[in-house]
Amino acid sequence: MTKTQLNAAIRAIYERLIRAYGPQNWWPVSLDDTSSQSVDAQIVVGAILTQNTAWANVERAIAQLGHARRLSWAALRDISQEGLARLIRPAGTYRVKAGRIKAFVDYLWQHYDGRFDDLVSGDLDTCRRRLLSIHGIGRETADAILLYAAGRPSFVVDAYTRRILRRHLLIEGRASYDEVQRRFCMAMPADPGLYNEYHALLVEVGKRHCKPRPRCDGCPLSDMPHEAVD
DNA sequence: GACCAGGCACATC
DNA sequence: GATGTGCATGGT
Repeated sequence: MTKTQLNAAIRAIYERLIRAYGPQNWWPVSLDDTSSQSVDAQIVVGAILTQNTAWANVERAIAQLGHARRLSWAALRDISQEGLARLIRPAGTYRVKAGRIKAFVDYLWQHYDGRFDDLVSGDLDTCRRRLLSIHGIGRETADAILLYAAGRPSFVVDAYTRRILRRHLLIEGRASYDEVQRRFCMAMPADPGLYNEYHALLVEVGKRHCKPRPRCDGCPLSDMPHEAVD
């Protein structure tokens, strides 16, 4: 397949998914009090909590944090790691994730005096490297923070994205995260709203049809080329 | 009971 | 650079 064909296929997948499912409007933020708690803090915390975790469990943990009035950079700085771990317990691996949230918040206060906007301003690649230097922030979490919390065009590549592209023969089995991300950036304009929708749509079609054991019945991509499934 | 979920760090080869 | 393992809850 030529690069032109590859780009066309990636655009075609987006067109089909948006037609089939419509806008997904991620990130789902629900703050009852935006004066003392912040949307960006909630998204960053959610991005860490969702690591290898079903979203429904993340929502429970976020609800507990909101109830405890901890969804602000200052409140997250002031809570103990143990107290934080108790609140996020429903999200699983809670001791590990409490440490990662703390690492992020400590970094934010240490280098940017708690100003999230300053952390995610300037050259995109520089921002990404900054985030990756924080313990517990890997590629996917860094891109999710940049895209969903900062509104910057950093495409998020998750397990579904790779599985779908691999199943439709658009990437090699060993393609790295950055390679997959580059494929999308070549095919699509650098528009945060577009990246936001595309990633959310891939998760949606993945959940419905592209599990490790695929269920292709009714999948909007089922007549596109793909590898044989049981 | 087994498998999966919107990963990452670390050890090892 | 690739591969394996621990982290841990809750839904299917």
